[in-house]
Amino acid sequence: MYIKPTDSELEILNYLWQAGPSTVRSVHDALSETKDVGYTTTLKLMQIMHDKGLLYRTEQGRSHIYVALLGKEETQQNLLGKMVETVFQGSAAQMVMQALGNHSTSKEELDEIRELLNNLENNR
Amino acid sequence: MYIKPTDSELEILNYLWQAGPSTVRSVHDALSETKDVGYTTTLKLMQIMHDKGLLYRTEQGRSHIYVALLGKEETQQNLLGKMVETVFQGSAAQMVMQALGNHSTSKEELDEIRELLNNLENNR
DNA sequence: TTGCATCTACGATTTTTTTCGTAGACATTT
DNA sequence: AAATGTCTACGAAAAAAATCGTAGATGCAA
Repeated sequence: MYIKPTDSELEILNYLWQAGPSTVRSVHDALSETKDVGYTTTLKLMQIMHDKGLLYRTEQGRSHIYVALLGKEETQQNLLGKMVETVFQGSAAQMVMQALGNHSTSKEELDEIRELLNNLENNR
Repeated sequence: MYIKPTDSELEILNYLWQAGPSTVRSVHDALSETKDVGYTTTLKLMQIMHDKGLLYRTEQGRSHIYVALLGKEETQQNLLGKMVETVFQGSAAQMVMQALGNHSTSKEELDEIRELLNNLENNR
């Protein structure tokens, strides 16, 4: 059974995926740029995530270094899957259409997707 | 400013989008098939959604008929957009690739997507 | 007409998530 | 060494969501 990270947890995970092993301080500094939140709030959240098994941590002198235990792609996959199910009644194609139709996507990206389509159809 | 429906609210919205105007009873009966929840819970949720302006309702004898005030596509769009931002760092293409790569999609659906790609590229 | 079923309203509780204050440990600065 | 700053731990409160019980109104059936 997999655990769905909350929105706040996801913000932290995103930072850790991008920055690698980090202290609460760096995570907090990064989050504060876009969000008004106290240091101890971030700390507590990360402690809870550690308790839940979402983060691993190791002592580094007086502070801790945290690492995400959930993989980025794996988590994206889970969240995406859930969304396809609950919002698009299980049709990934429906979702893809909406996503492509309403977000600006570069020619390169479109080409990449086209290639993926070809591969999918060949390996059928 | 748009309001993000909670997971429970989304279940109700999904039913209403699919079934059209409905009583609490029908919504509840549908939800109970997959979920163990009391009637008054569903009732209360729908009352709250009504208060929030997510649902419109009209009296029908002794009961109420509820209608979703949020459009299905509009809501899908919102949720999708939020996910692209928070989970895929703004890259819709990234998301599409993951979605297509890991869910089984029929040839017809793939063709449909391919066609959409062509249209998008032509109208560039 | 009495009893049973089915509504809504509403308050209250429980659960989950988010937030933060305070205290104690330790390091650094003056 | 005293003051200051920066950690963690921890408790608790606030906020948001979800759940349900009870009461009162009304319809229907025996």
